[in-house]
Amino acid sequence: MFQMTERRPYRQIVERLQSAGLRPTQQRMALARVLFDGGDRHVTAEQLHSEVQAARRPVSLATVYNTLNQFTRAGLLREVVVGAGRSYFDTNVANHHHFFHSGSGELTDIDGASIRVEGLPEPPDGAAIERVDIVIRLADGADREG
Amino acid sequence: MFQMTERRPYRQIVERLQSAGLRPTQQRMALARVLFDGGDRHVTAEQLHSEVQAARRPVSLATVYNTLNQFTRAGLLREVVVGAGRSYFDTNVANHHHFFHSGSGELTDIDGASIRVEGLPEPPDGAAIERVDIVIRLADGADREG
DNA sequence: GTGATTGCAAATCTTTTGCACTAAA
DNA sequence: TTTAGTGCAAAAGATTTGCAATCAC
Repeated sequence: MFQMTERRPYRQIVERLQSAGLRPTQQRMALARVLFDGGDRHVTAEQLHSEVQAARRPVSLATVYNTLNQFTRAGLLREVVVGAGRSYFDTNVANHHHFFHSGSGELTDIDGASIRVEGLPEPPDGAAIERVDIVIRLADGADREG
Repeated sequence: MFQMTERRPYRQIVERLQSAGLRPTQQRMALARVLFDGGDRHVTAEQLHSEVQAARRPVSLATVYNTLNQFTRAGLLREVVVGAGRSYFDTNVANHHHFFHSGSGELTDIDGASIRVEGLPEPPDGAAIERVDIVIRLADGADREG
């Protein structure tokens, strides 16, 4: 009985991977469950690696990286770049933007519908706009000058 | 005589460095001249290193990195992050945004005044907005689907 | 069984750092 | 002279890759 509450998301995740053309291997499942079982998240490869470690479903760091890239290519994740040297992967693939808390290095989602951008220039040549990324950098700390 | 046309920007750059509290050393001058003599530019450390090399005013790569960071701290440059693993430094420190050409890895400026962002949410807590970065990612190539 | 996937360790790439040497004020 | 700045080589950190072993179908 109590297993049912676990089985359902498990199945959904299996299907989610299969729909993306990815075999639901143990490692991919372990990662996907940590990533997708809860709400929207922003994780780094190292973070995710620690989490599956803690969850006793260890996956090598190399596989974590490879899997994050595969998931991203498959549209299951979105890569968010806020600083050179470290990538965040966002489980929210809907249209949205981000607050970046410089102090803590944390990311917070901003609903895409709440922001309107006007005056977007035409893309040069025959290039097409793939995505508009807005990052609002916050200087957190005691300092709150206008 | 023909030297005059070179002397003027040279002096301006010396002053620019001094105003920033940086000694106008040979290396910093070599880098500053390449960076600031022309119009707005976006360079990586490696690129800049190659350029001073080509200009026969070699500067070690370590110094290029250190100098780019110093210039950025001094407000002479702005760091633009469009992809993990590589930083671009922008000589345009005015309010503006960027096109990012995924294919070529190139950046193009978008005047900040031309874009209006509405519906910006309040920053959480007592945090202050430090900057709003907008990157328009372009999928360039033969593909130009709407 | 057969091709996809994984883990490990090594390799890569970008950026930073320690330290002896050199140059600017 | 005295301190800041530079170059080199090594270190550090993130990510990728080659390849033999393992797993999913």
